[in-house]
Amino acid sequence: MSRAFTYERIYDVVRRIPRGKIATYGQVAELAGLGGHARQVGYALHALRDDSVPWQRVVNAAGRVSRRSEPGYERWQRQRLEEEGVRFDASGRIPLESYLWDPDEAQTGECDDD
DNA sequence: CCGTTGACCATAA
DNA sequence: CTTATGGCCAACG
Repeated sequence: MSRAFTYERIYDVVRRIPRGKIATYGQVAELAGLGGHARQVGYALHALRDDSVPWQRVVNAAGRVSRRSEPGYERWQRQRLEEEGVRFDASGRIPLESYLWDPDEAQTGECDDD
């Protein structure tokens, strides 16, 4: 368990994001108790090299997929989100007002999330 | 302990 | 729209 407690907090929050919804780095940071430290969220997700966490549901404040070291990942992430029902507008960004995850909102009890 | 790095964010021009 | 700058801070060597 080399992963720091801080990272675990972040991963735990990301796992709670229901399918068809997205969250911003800043939002995840806040929920993880890191308020304002969105950068650590991005770094934590980068450190993840497996898909044990639905990190594709985390986008930046502009509702766009963040750039990674290698090109092509943006496309992969976008495709993954579209499969979950998230739709992008003509500019290639997600309307946050429609898909942003509301942590207070109940998950309707059914197994609609993961 | 120090310097570097990084999938961010807000603001300014 | 894009580019630049400053800030914030954990993980790593």
